[in-house]
Amino acid sequence: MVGIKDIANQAGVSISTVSYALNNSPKVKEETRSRIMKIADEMNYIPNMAGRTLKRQQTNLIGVYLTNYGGSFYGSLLEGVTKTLGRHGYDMIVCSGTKSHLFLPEKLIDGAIILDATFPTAEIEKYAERELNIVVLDRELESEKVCHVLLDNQAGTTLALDYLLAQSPTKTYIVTGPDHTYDSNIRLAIAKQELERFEHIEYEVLEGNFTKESGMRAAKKIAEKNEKNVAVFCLNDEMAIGMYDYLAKTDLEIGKDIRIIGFDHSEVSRYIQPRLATVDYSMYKWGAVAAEKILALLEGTPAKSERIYTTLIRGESVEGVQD
Amino acid sequence: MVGIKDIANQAGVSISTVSYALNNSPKVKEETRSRIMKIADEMNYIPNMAGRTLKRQQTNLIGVYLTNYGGSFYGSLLEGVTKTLGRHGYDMIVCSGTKSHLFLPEKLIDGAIILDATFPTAEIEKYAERELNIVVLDRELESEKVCHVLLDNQAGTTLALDYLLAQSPTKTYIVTGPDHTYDSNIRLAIAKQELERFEHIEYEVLEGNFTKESGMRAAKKIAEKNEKNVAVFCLNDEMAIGMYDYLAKTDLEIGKDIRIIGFDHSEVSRYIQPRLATVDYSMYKWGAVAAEKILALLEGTPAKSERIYTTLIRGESVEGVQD
DNA sequence: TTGTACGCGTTATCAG
DNA sequence: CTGATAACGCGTACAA
Repeated sequence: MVGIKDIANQAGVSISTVSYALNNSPKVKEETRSRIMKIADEMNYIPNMAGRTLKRQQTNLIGVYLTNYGGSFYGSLLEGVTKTLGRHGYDMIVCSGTKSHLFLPEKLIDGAIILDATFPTAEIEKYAERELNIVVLDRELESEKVCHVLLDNQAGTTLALDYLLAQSPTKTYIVTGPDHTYDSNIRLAIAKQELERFEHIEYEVLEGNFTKESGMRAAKKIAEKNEKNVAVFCLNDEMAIGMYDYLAKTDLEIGKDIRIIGFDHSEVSRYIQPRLATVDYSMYKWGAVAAEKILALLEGTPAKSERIYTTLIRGESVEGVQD
Repeated sequence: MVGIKDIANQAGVSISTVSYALNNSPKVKEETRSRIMKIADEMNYIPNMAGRTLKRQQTNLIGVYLTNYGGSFYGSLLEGVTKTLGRHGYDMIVCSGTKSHLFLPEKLIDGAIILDATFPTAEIEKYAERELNIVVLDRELESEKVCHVLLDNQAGTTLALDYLLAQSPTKTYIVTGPDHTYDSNIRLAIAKQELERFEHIEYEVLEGNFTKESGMRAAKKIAEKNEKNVAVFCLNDEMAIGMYDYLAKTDLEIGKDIRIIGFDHSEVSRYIQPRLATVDYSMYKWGAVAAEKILALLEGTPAKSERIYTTLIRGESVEGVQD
């Protein structure tokens, strides 16, 4: 490892002069600077992160925590984060592994963006108490110290449900996510509230866990009842796709016997036949806004929590195939 | 920040005793240890990464570098990496941002797994010279110091092409990826070699860049020629799907007028109609093997390069819809 | 068994 | 303009 000390030796100056030169301090003659720079370059010098961090007490790194229900990874969300952070001199790392939760209190990262239901809320609150910078995307916390960037589940759920009910189904099902996830719980709560507004609507809640398999299981249950003109609100697309998989083996027709709507506007929802109705929102924007918030926190600006709006995507899975 | 020093004060011992206690050294009485542990816990002590790293000269962090052609992010590859690393006390971070390339020489990470065509080969070679641990997944290097875990493009390409040619197309097209990517170049080279083995086969290479848009452009070019029974080998699924998008607006029938095969067995390829023929391989395994190699390098074991095998996925996009 | 003291690589203060 | 020197937080050889 070639360090600042080696350069100093080579150049015949002291280490502090080298440091000044490297950090473009005006306290060093232009001539010595360029000479030192040249030597540093020749020696392939690259500053050591640990040393620098120890002194500066910040890393310019932001950590992102994700869970990965079933495989669709949040590509454009991450793009939104990186691009935004990049404009402000920060880099992004996606953290994963047993000890990764410690990166924040260990000061490996200057802030965290959390979209990971397996990250315990108690832990987040503990870190928030320590004045660590956190933006959460998947839960609501009491603490004023963490910033929230949440999906507008309220609008999305209402839109989806109203669209579904407009087809006058004889019965409506809701397939939920894991019961500890915020998005699932909030969507379920709003959907129930909406459904109970009309007394004459019969509905049933089926437990799922946001995976394709749980969607298949739900479809099986529904199919076995042998009802006609049923409506299903899957609280994410993944489960809706699982339903498709199961129903392909039956003679129930999607969009007619059974109407399905999802949530997320996943890639597959656009190509599956019949086209899946769903709820859309911009992953990119979600990431970008989260990044803006973390940057605000880092500057000490109090960051206002924000919502990412959602829109309805109509589809043949609800209205049937029109020719 | 509460540090080892604060604990020493609180417990009325010296910092080294605290350090010993924390690191389970046998050099400290069990009684003092537990007392110190308790105090550390009460004070919410968490060791500072920079300090520790500076001393230990390793972070137990492995960095993964990815590019993201078009949005499909490598979820299960990352899962393969994390799971494998986790069993050996390492954590994974996915690195992204302008300065992230420096993490390796800066010693923020103990090793790097690279699947990112935008990461310059020259840079990788420079780092390899410095004895930094690197596993590459997307190129072939001279250096004996870096380990390769590559797809078996040879088998995949041959399989795909033979399947396509078995339909006796009148003309065959190959749609390439960006010309600086290894996977594209090697697939193209092998395909060409295979095609030229039979003199009577007419074929043409169309330039693409692994994105959906480039697939659409290629489809347009092909459609305009108005040929019948054409075969197209898209060097990845993404472009094949772009072709579907374009062809949906024409009256050409996929699997009959135009036969298409892709590469990657993406999620969408399984759901699109008609089902896309493609080449499969295990992303999870790819990640897991890459992780094993990096671990081997870290232990000083010379890691043998390895290939990830590929298999053919037949589909209606080549054979047509059978009822 | 515990304490002292040094070093890891940087940055930054303070004299010269 | 430059050099010595003290942090930063932790680990550990050596001394007590």
